[in-house]
Amino acid sequence: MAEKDFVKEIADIESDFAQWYTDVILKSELVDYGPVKGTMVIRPYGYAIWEFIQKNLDERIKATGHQNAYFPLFIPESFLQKEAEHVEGFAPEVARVTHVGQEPLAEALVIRPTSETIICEMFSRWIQSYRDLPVLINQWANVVRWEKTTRPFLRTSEFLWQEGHTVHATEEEAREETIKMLKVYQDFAKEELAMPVLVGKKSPKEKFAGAVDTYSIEAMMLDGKSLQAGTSHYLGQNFAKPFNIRFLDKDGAHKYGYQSSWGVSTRLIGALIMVHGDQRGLALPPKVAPIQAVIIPIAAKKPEVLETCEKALESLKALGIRAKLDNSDASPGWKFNEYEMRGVPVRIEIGPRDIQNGIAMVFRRDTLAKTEVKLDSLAQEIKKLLDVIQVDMYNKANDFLQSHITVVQNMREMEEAIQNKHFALSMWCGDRACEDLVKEKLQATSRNMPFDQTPCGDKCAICGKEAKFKIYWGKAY
RNA sequence: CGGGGUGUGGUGCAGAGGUAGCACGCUUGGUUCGGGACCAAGAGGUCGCUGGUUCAAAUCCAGUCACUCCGACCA
Repeated sequence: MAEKDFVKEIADIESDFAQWYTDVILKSELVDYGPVKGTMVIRPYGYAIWEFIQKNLDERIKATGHQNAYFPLFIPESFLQKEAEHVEGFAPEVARVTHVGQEPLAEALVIRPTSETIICEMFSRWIQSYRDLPVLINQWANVVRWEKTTRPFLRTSEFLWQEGHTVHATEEEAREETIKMLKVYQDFAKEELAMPVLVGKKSPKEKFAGAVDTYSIEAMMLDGKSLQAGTSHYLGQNFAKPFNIRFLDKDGAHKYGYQSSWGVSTRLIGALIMVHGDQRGLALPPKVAPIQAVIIPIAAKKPEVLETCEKALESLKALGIRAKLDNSDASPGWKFNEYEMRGVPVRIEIGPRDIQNGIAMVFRRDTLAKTEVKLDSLAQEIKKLLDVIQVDMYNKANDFLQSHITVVQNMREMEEAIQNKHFALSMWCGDRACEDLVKEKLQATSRNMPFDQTPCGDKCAICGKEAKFKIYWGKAY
């Protein structure tokens, strides 16, 4: 089946797509299911992908002036209760520790669903003067949210993430930080994950509990559903006031700090699968692939074959390519399928015939194309090819995204767009009632409002009233 | 929390009162190797749990637990 047909097919049958997704992650040895509902064991291959994501993103976060730190897993319940909207938003899904052994605790502890509260508590102790600002902190940690329905990587009870928390002296500076980190996520998604995203501001209904404004990057999955892949929040003084984060400014007055927070999670691995995968399984962009090139020997028992393969492996490694030689005694056909399923970007086949001709067969996971490459220049060619694949994968995903956005002027058009697995882009009056109606009629939600607000119509597509915003709509994970 | 569904070797399933089976995987030996190889010989299960009916229960009945899908909630 050609890939385009496959995409069409999986887009038509959602439940099959879910099954496909589960198959990919299990057969690609990304996870085992955990013993607690909604938890997962990330297997070494899956974790290696996370490590590349972590490493690349951590460099970008540090390059923007942030430092890593670590805060406790357990948060006294009273901390969580200090910000009204925050506690209301998270209360239903926090796990609470109430006993140690048989002894009840004086105060219940919650397992962090996010760390704003405990970090703000610490910030209030650290900050006294404008000279202490800005505080730019990042944490790599696990968090727990007891979700009712879960799906590996996309929504698990426990997940790994990065959460940034900053304090600034002015609103302007904090807002600038919020947008800056959103841009970091956008660039990271594009350059490392080959994943195009819609960037913009969330509606008040969809914003983070406790934030003034929430911004997001939204990626489109192959089944036409949206995935919120990262968020950046401007918190204003919503936390600074209850947690008493105050500083003495130049003018001698006590002032509350302005804050931002932002995060991305292991959900990105799920996004990778659903953005780049096909019917053969996972397809990884070279920059986050644990194995970038795998060498499969044909008739491996022949000494000249193994020798040539080993030489090729060394030359690849010498150029910094993450390469593997698989000379296990499984059949070549089995290995082809196995590494395609795991998303290895490039496969190199070397057999007796090739050695005679001085070439190797090179297979691209993204296009499924097979070409001959001279053995002499193999490593250099593979290095170039990996760069090409990285760019091509982004372009392919971007074409898919762009061709699945439809501008709509009314509910009928929106319904058609959503049913066709498209994102709908429309004008909107800004009323919550219109969002609720879309949810009720189409099971879709507002995604975000792009920064470019050039009108694409004049009336709200839902109610027909005067439009205030341009906004994306879609079904979401 | 509402509505379905499923629990039997490692995995996927069949068995619908009478000796627990099949496929894949796993182990050993051999032949293979250019798209999930083949032959031969093996290992592996008190049928989710508890109680009941029966000469006899994986099978029928009652309860219970777990998992799962579809809704509401969420990164």
